[in-house]
Amino acid sequence: MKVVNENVVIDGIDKTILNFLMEDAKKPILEIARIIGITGAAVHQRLRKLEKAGLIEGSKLMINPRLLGYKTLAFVGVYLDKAVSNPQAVKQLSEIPEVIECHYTTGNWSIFIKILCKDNEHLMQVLNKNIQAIEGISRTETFISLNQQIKRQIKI
Amino acid sequence: MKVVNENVVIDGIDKTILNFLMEDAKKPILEIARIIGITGAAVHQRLRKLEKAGLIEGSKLMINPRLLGYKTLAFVGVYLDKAVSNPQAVKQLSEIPEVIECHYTTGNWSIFIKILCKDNEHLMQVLNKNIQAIEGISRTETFISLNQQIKRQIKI
DNA sequence: ATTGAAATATGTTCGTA
DNA sequence: TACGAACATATTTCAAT
Repeated sequence: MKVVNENVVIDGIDKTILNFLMEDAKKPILEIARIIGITGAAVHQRLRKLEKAGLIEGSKLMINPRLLGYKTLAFVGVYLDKAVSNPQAVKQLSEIPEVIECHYTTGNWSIFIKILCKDNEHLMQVLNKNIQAIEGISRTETFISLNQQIKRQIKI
Repeated sequence: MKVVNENVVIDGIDKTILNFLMEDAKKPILEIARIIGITGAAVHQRLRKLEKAGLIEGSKLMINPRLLGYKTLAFVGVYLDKAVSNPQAVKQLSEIPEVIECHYTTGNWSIFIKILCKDNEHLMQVLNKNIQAIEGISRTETFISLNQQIKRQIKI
């Protein structure tokens, strides 16, 4: 069965390969090949095709930042002045290493960001010294993640 | 220079290794070793230490879900009835594949989730059929990510 | 698209310092 | 911790189907 859409066409075998690797990027392709019942060369060729199609963006080692002292995860809704250049504000946000996500959003906020800090004090400093200092950011609304219960990629 | 905290102690070499692999989990350790100026065996040994310490959670292949038709990313603030068992609600949320993050949060919402859907119609169905159906979820507030500008892990 | 086999590259172990 | 050499696995290429 094939899944068709605007950009990339993948079949069930591609899906299986991707789902395995999205779970563990280091899973040997020979192992995946054995499970599927094709050769490693075939899996390899499919991966090249998917990479060429732009579907694969790379692989990341995932660490537990908590063990390095990053214990406060927070979300911040940002109000931008009408006059301000949004890309300029985003550019300045991107220079704050604690900012790990930034979205333009619908709703009351112009921008919505995710911040990872060592503790609440560190969060407060980032908010007051780094974020509030950005031209055009008038007001922010912050809420803290007390506990992340789900963290995963979409199952394709 | 060593970075010390409650749980794990890493030095600058560990940091360099991790930062490389957080960017690209498949970067050969021999290449990293050459850059740092130690042998591959030493890098390997450090990685084993970091893994044993629980700092390394694994590696993930990153894909671009947009190319598979997942084009609507949304955030949903969830109000839970006081009486409801929060873990039970989270459990039911975890059974919705479109829910890719779920946090207990401070502020007005009890739970805050991130959802990835194919389009706005799909989002509406997930909200109305799957999420609103969960016992104890009285009300939700949704906002859509029009454009994600920053997406990264913390630089350690 | 897939195969099998060869060639190359990478990861892993271990005795030693 | 780190090294270097030996060893084990994995990836990549390729001619053939």
